[in-house]
Amino acid sequence: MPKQRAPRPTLAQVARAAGVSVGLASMCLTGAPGPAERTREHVREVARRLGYRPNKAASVLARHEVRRIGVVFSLRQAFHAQVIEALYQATASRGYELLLSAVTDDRAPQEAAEHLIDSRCQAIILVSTHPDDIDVSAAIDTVPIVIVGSNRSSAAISSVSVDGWAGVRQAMLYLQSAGHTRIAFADAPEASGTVDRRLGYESAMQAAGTNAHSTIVHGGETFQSGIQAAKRLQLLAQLPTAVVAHNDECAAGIIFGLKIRGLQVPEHVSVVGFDDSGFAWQSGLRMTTLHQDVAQIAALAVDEATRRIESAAGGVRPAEILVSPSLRIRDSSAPCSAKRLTA
Amino acid sequence: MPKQRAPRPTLAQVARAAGVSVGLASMCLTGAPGPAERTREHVREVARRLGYRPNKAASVLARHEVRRIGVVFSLRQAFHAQVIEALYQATASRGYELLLSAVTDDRAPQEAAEHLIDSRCQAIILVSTHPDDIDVSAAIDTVPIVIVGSNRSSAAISSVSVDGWAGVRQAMLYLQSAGHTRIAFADAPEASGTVDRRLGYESAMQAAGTNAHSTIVHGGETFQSGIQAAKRLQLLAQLPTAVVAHNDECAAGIIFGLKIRGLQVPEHVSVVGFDDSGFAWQSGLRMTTLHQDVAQIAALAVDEATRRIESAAGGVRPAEILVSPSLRIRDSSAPCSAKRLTA
DNA sequence: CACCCACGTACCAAGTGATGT
DNA sequence: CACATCACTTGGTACGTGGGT
Repeated sequence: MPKQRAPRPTLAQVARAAGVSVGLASMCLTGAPGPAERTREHVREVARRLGYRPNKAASVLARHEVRRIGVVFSLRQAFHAQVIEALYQATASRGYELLLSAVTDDRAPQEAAEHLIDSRCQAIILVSTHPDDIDVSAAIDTVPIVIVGSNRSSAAISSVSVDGWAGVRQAMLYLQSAGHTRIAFADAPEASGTVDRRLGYESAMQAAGTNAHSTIVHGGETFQSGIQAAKRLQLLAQLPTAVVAHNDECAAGIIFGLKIRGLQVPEHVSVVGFDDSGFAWQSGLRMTTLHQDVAQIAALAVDEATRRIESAAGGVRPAEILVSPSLRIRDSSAPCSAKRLTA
Repeated sequence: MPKQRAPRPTLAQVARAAGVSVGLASMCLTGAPGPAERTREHVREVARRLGYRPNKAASVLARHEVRRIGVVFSLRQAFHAQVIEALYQATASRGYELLLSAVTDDRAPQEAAEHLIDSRCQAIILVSTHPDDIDVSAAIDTVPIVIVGSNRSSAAISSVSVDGWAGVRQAMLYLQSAGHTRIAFADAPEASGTVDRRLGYESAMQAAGTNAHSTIVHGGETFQSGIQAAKRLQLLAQLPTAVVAHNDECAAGIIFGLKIRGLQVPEHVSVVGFDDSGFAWQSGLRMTTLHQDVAQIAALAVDEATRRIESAAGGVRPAEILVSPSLRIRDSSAPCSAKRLTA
């Protein structure tokens, strides 16, 4: 037998039940200074008894400072999910509230951002790997925007992104000092971050001297595309002794693709991923990869957002923040041994 | 040089600029009947020119009917993401707005649900695979609750879930008519939905007669655990000729686990997944699996939510809705051939 | 006469229906 | 009758004022 759904009690009702004025009740519940401790406790007790919950819409409307940040993200990417989790943490610890708005096939970034603006978010964080997600032009002169995962900041947009160049250089340095010379790179031209990573690869190959030649294959950013990349690697004139991949999904695909074709990792080929997303451990392989500190990235993004919010006049220029990933050496890489195949 | 951030124009400002009253301006913009077409167009034009966007907080507060549904979900599960995408679609087409609230390590379902209630959502959809997520007792007598993905409805909670029993029966019927007799099931005791699926398996095995014996191994719900399940399958006295897995992640793990151990799918073993989530195609293998129509599930969940919202008095009893999955036969299964291994 | 505490009330930005003209 | 206006509503917040020791 379904109960009659009780209409939510309002602050006025709580106040009446407690025998105080609405204004005083508000102060008691929000923790504002003023009320006597006895009164405060009494009002709180009454509110609890009545099951009172403040109406957010009314509160946002009345309050001057809303302390609310919105985030636009895609539901398809595991890395985004990690960032969102970290953003919840980062905003909460700074006394901000986080509002989510997802991008889907029939819900453009534009629309997602508008929802957040209409909800009076004071800043928008855009979690993105694809550069064209930045088509939120309408929002630009309304609230500060911080992009996470892409370094295309502009005169109006801040960015927090990983230093792909330095990351890949780090991986290359490690592989080279482990004796590898035939190192390939699996890129993902469809993702914006890949350019810096490839440049890091190429610069490291150049630094290694003339007998090292760059080999770039299409890797893509999914497990599936990684599997296909493994095929391409095997079809090369010479099988590389090591591969650096655009991200973990791709690296995992390469590893499984090679295994299926009878090649062992790391015995025959070393594979290094990028992100240290779930895939680096979820897939059962302890993968060598470049670790991104998601908590740190989220914290920097929120800090940048609040910085620009608090300089209300708009006198602060957007920042471009780079975070260096750190190499986590695990089981998908090893020194270059004599056991190498030559075709 | 960052521009001065312009304060958002209010309806009052639009009205003044258009030379009409606030009330009339409101009617023009919301599409309420009354205003002359000429006036309406004029006000709309002025609003556009000023970049007016309605304040959601004020709108929600003033409006009697909010038409807003909230969803609590976990960021860790790919299937949840698919459901959310479908929910956006389903709510939008019914003139409702969807609010997201994620569960994380330090954000309990309870807290996530409270955020939605405080935002005056009229119903809450809980996307969940784990039964203990249903600890939102405080919310129960405030708004209708619909659980997606678990069949534990109650006197106060509706549910929409897939019919695991019927689904697995369907897969079994297909495998058995393809000549398979040694069929194993990989379960996931940690997930709530697994029980029905296993019962479907056992009933199908019983129906097949005495010479068929049930073989249940721990499969888990992740790719990693699936890989380990492959090992367990190989250690059995007799390798099964077919395996039905709790979900796609697990099935994919089993397939790759078998491949790594030199066994081919479907030549040596047929594998059937469950969900038809991204993994069924993303991993590069066209997997035979039980397809869940996410759009349909989302639509049913929203319909149930609106049904209970609209019976404002609470006189409607919660429903328990079952959706049958449909078998998608693809490349990970085949008729039982003579080529089988016997140990 | 301070001082503390509580009160009343004017907002916030929109929506709604009765009341004009 | 068609169209526009006004006064009031929504739930809370913030601040100026006043009543009591």
